[in-house]
Amino acid sequence: MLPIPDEKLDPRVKRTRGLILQSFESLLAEKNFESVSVQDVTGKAQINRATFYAHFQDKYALLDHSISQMFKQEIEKRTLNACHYTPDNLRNLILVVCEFLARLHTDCAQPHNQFESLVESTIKRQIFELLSYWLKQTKSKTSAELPATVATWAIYGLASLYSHTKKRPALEKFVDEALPLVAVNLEQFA
Amino acid sequence: MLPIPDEKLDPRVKRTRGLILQSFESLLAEKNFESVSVQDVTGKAQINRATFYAHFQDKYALLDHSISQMFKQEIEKRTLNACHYTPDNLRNLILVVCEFLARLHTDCAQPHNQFESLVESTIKRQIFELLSYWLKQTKSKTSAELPATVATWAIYGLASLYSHTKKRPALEKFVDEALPLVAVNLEQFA
DNA sequence: TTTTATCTGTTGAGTAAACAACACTGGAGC
DNA sequence: GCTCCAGTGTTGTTTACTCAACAGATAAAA
Repeated sequence: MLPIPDEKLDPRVKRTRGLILQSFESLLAEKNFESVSVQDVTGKAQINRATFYAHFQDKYALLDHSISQMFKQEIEKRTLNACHYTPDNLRNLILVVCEFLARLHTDCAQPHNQFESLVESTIKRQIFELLSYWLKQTKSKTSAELPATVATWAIYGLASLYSHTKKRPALEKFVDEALPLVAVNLEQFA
Repeated sequence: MLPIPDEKLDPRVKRTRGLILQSFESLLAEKNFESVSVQDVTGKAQINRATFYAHFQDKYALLDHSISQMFKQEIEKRTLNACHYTPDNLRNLILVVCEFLARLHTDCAQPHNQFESLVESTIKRQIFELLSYWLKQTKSKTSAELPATVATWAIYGLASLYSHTKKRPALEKFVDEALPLVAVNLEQFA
């Protein structure tokens, strides 16, 4: 498992993207997503606005990329990106999603729903890709598409529920209860 | 090369210079000046080595600029840059120089003397310019050059003594003793 | 001696970013 | 209706930075 060759990218590009991401995330801690403008981001990042558009199509693409990156980091932190399907890995995945959404709700100041729906589609895409990767490694001849879809939606739904409850139950306990509900459709891949 | 026009300046220039300064100063906290290479600085700053030479002639110019900046900040912090000569301002100046050299000796890991002599000439230049500015504002007809020179050397000498003593006396007390020795030649400007 | 190695300071060409415009949109206020 | 305002995307030109290569210096092996 190589530590990723760290794309030989122009240092200026790395710097600029880093500044954009960093500024964006810190702005999300103050304002809600809808009221963060591209100008705000480029202003805080101290880069030109035209430069922003050389890297992202618009602020929605930026949000997508930002959320993807953060989520991917969490996945890699637990090496779930180099796994196959096991109930335990699934359990960890559910845990990560719950933690991630919960943190998003405490860190970011935004009750708006455009933000939430954008986050949802981004995260679900990530979950689905990971699950597909897991399930493809088994010798099961049945397609993984439907089970992966069901599990993806179930996981996100549970994590969303968890992150929205005012008085959150203990995470470990919640995941223990949630796991079997998701695992039931994936047993054939174990 | 560095006329230091700071306000309306290309953001890339500001960023690059900031990165260089910042990297240099953090490297000085680890190594002594002689063993810090230009490569080290540009490496830590994540800029190309050729870019460094577009901003500074060599690492000695960088040291000069770095020390100057830091010292100037201390001066401005106490608004000594917008003053005329009074015994109290002189007292504060002595205090700043003592503090500055003392902090330099605790923050930077360098017993070498090339570093020290470079610092000395840089700081003395700053002190001399400030004193000249102060003394020029009085109506005294006598030239300020000789008194400013004497005071400059005296102040630096005292601060150097202070910063080198292993068991430093209380700063306030030290300055109280030092002040009259310096002020005696400047009374005509008070 | 020659070799190997690391750092320096400089050059020319290629590229990312800055800048200063531009037309356009949606909303607020009159 | 209208203007005003603030933000969006885009463009052509200029500037700053990157990159690879260079010769020279220094020093420590071989």
